[in-house]
Amino acid sequence: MSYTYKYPRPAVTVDLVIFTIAENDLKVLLIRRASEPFKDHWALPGGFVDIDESLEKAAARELQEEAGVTNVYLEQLYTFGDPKRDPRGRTISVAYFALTDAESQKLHAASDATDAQWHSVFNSKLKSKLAFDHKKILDYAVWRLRNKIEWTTVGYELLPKKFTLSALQRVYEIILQKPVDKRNFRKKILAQGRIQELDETRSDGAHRPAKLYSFRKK
Amino acid sequence: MSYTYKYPRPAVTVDLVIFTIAENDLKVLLIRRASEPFKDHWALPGGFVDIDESLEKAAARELQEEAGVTNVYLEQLYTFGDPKRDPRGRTISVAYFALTDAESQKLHAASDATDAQWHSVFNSKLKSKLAFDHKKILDYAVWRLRNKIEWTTVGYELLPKKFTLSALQRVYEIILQKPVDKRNFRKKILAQGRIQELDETRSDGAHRPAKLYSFRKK
DNA sequence: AAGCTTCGTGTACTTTCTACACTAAGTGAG
DNA sequence: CTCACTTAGTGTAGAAAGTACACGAAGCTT
Repeated sequence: MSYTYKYPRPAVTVDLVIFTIAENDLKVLLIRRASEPFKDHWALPGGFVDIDESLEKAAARELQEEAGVTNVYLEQLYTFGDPKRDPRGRTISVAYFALTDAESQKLHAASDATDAQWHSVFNSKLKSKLAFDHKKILDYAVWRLRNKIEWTTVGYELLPKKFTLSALQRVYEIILQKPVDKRNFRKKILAQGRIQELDETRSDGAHRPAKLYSFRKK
Repeated sequence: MSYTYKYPRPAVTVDLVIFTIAENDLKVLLIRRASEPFKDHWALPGGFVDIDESLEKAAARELQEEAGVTNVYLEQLYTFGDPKRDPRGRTISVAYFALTDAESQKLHAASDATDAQWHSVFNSKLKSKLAFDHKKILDYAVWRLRNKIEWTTVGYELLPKKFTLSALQRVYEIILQKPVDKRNFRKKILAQGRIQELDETRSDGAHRPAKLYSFRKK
């Protein structure tokens, strides 16, 4: 079976930038390419958009298939369409941006072992070797995340349902790559009224345990 | 000549939301469709992306061809890819967002007369009759413009090179659809240090003439 | 019980935002 | 030529938001 058109058509793909916080670092999920071009290079997960599937659905499907990640925050990032971006032929990629908490995905990323792995986004050596224009896509995604965390509630998407204020602060510090004042941070977050104090605490070593909070969706 | 692929491919188009300020109103350029589907309905200008042309270039070309508009502020808005958005078949549209000042484009829009015209974006009756999903695209573009004008300098793109502070204020009031305090507005704009006071004034009726300013690109 | 580590809290100062009203400069009418 | 009309241009006081900063509390370990 094949499909014929009067004019040439570009291929349309989705690429995914999936972030998580782990080991005090901002990580992105990358896949090692098994074939040319860019064989053995790291690349963002992604793939072709099916002909009767929405872009959002294609992104969610790839997320599931290539990374085993489901039910995460997902938003469209930008569409990359440079005619030379794929040496095999004209390919337009609609990039998506996903956030997840490390805990709920940890097992899967580990099981896929060699071909799907979390990498620090601050490893510039690795970034410069990414396949296609994936460095550009990743850089743009990091920029977007840094902006959005300042004026939206996306930060919570990187944490499990129950979290401590210290953990939330760490998320901000890692993403913004600068220290945040503890008292001012707590004041600001609590003033937003979007989190709920729980009747639980978590102790995590030889020190005072922290209160747990949960995010309150509007 | 025809082109054959192993898997079906969507068509890829660009659609343009071109804004200007005229008659104390925010206007968008629309084109009356000459053929089915949506014959005689208004639609955003747009067209197919050539196979060896970047998305940005395709947008600039359509802007030129369909609206006679050149050399304007242009940025990618969002990609709309619902499988049902075009009854003729799967079409993915990369929407762009353009800003221009009314004066420099006025002649052209007038000469094209019947098939390309500026319309108020606040005419909800008209909007609800737009072709395809163009209402959704337009609404998103207005939302983006309202946001961006608050924290960027895009407002200047809607004015000619030399302008008065009152004209700039009117741009903000029209876009935000609410009155702006004159003194606070001037204070804020001047504090940004992005405009240059000129040695000229413009008188425009039976009243005190206003100083002209120009925007200072970084 | 003493020491270690993270948790949790308040206040003073600075900067930014908001509300608000009158004089200045030109045109046109009488 | 002066008076009326219209838009241009300007400052200040109070409110709100943001920033800098230090120490006792609570649990664990030895």
